[in-house]
Amino acid sequence: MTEAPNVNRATCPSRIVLEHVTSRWGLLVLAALRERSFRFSELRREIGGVSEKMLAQTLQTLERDGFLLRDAKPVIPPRVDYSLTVMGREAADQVWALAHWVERQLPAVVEARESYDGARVS
Amino acid sequence: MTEAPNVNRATCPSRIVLEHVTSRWGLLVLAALRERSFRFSELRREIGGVSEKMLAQTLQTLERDGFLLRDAKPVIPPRVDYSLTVMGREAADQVWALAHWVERQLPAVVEARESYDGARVS
DNA sequence: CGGCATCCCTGTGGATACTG
DNA sequence: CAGTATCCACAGGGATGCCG
Repeated sequence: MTEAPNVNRATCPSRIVLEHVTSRWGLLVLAALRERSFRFSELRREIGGVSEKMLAQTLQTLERDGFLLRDAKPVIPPRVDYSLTVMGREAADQVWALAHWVERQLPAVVEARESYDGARVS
Repeated sequence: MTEAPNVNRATCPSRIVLEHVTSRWGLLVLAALRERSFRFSELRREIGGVSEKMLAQTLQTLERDGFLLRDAKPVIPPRVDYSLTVMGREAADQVWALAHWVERQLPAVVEARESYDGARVS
């Protein structure tokens, strides 16, 4: 058994980072960028349902944490490409594996829910 | 490359489950229960900083999804033990691996942040 | 096009009190 | 002890409008 990370503290720094990569949009950004680099509005269309504000905010957070690179080309009209860093790639693979695993368990989860809800009605 | 789970839809069911296991307290509950089963208030003390309401809510959600078992013993005073199901154990290991990886990357993240913040000041 | 600022609303989640 | 119920504060996050 490896030594326990102390994520038990609400203020623990790794907790914050963990929330960045598993957050609603953070996860989707990382997942999308696994395939290739994206422009801002490409990313927005690819993910779907994300507001400009949240996408910008998410991208900034992940860039600041060192998970992705922002390449702003000084042209008119502006063109900004986002891609994963090496660390970002690892993070993306991790959360992707988790997402994938969850999706595989979905039938079991649905069944568990029906069982749970059924028991409460009877 | 395995086929992509479609987590891109905000309404996607697996998104919901993913949020349950990676949520603030969900993660900590799963992490704690990897070691052994816990009673309600044991868990509350172990995790630290979690309100009764949120712990109860988190436990219910994870139980309903089939990640953990609730064993309520009909005694006075009440005694309720929580433990992982087989699926819960797998989920816990996954999120734990992720948390652990994040913690290892923490120095790199801090460095990236300093670099990012420094560039904005200069 | 790719943001940033502002406004505003909803829902998460904490504190407290009560019950079986 | 192990919850439920209620209230409420605050922040996450959406919509809109403006700027480089």
